[in-house]
Amino acid sequence: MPIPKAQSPTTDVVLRHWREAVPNDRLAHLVKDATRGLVRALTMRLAEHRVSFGHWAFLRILWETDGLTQRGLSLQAGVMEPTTFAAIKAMEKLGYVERRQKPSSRKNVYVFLTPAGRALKGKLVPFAEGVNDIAVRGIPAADVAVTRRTLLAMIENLAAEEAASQGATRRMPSTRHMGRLVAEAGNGTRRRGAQPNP
Amino acid sequence: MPIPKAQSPTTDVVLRHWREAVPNDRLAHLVKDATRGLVRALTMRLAEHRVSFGHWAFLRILWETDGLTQRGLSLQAGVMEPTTFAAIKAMEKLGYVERRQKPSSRKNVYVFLTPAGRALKGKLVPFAEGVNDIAVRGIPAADVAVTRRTLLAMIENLAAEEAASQGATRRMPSTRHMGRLVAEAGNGTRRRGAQPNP
DNA sequence: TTGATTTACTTAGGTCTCTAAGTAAAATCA
DNA sequence: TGATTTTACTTAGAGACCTAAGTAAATCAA
Repeated sequence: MPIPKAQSPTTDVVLRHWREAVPNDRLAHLVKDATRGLVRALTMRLAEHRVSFGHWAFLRILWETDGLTQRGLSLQAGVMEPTTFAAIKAMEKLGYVERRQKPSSRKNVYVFLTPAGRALKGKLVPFAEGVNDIAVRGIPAADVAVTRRTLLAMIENLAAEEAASQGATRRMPSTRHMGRLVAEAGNGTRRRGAQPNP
Repeated sequence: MPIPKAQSPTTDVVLRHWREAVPNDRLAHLVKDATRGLVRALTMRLAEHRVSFGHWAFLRILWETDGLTQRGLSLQAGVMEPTTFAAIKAMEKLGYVERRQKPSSRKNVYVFLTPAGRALKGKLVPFAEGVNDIAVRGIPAADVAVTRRTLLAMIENLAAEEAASQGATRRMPSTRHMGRLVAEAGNGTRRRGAQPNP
């Protein structure tokens, strides 16, 4: 077998070093790479039906419970409102959902599937299941179960820890935080700070 | 202490529905949420030392093997060159690395740690270990081992599958792909082709 | 040795997610 | 009731990652 070319580094090289010793502090990277693989596989399949990976999560919630508010969707999806907002707006343009307001409240925006959005279910769910099958192929079901349980426990542990240290010193850095630091450090002659200099 | 507010949904609500039935097709989301938790925890800690999560991966490689090219770094990190490029540029401005070219080749760019960059190791590695400890707290070591092995197998399965269907129908959609679709669908008066099913 | 190909770095721009900072509407309270 | 707080949606903008499309240097072929 001639082995085509070198085949994309992205999907290939990742493997290389995971096989070797995986020190204790690298669990995060392992989990992250698994995420990338799964997201990638699903993204490629979803794209065939004009659905982005970001939309997928919301579609699935809506198939289950139509007519939620954007806030409700955010909670269910476990993402922040701006994320939901952008996704729903795009999905509205694509004709998968409708945003409606009830006369009872002009504040809330309710999201409903269109027939097109609902029709996607039959096509997309099999893809997700297919990707899942590929991912766990050859892995004992028991191991998958353990993995599932372990990941859940990890999520809980981390959330608990973050909640416990609430309001304490550590917070999630602002999106501009690093940008500012880099800009400061970079602007010639690291003298003082922050010259936005014209 | 009046308990600030209701505490961020991001880190909290995620848990809610994972406890309930987790259908088979949701492994991807579970893995993704675990990634988020880990990345988040590490990001917060790294920020205290002017290091972003994106830089972390490269720093760790450089502590191990100084003087790699950007390409080499990309391979080791398992990311594409533009990602590396941006990160290294920022780290250069922050004074953690230096980019140098050897007279033997004016094409390759070699990346070297500065003393400041090297000094970070002592501070940052404990953070990573700390996050790891928090994440796996209370979980049997055997389970963590199984999880590690399972995730690795999943990564391999997915990479193998993608390699197998190389050049075939499915490819990763271009970054502009969805943007175009949304724009088309959106651009006034969904008269023509915008119909969901042609 | 010249032309074609490959390699390594860059630039452009897009997705997804986030924090921060509005802006209105709704709910609560004094 | 009117003033204050809370809620829900928006807008802005950044970071990490990606694909696509350069550009210049190095290597290979004829």
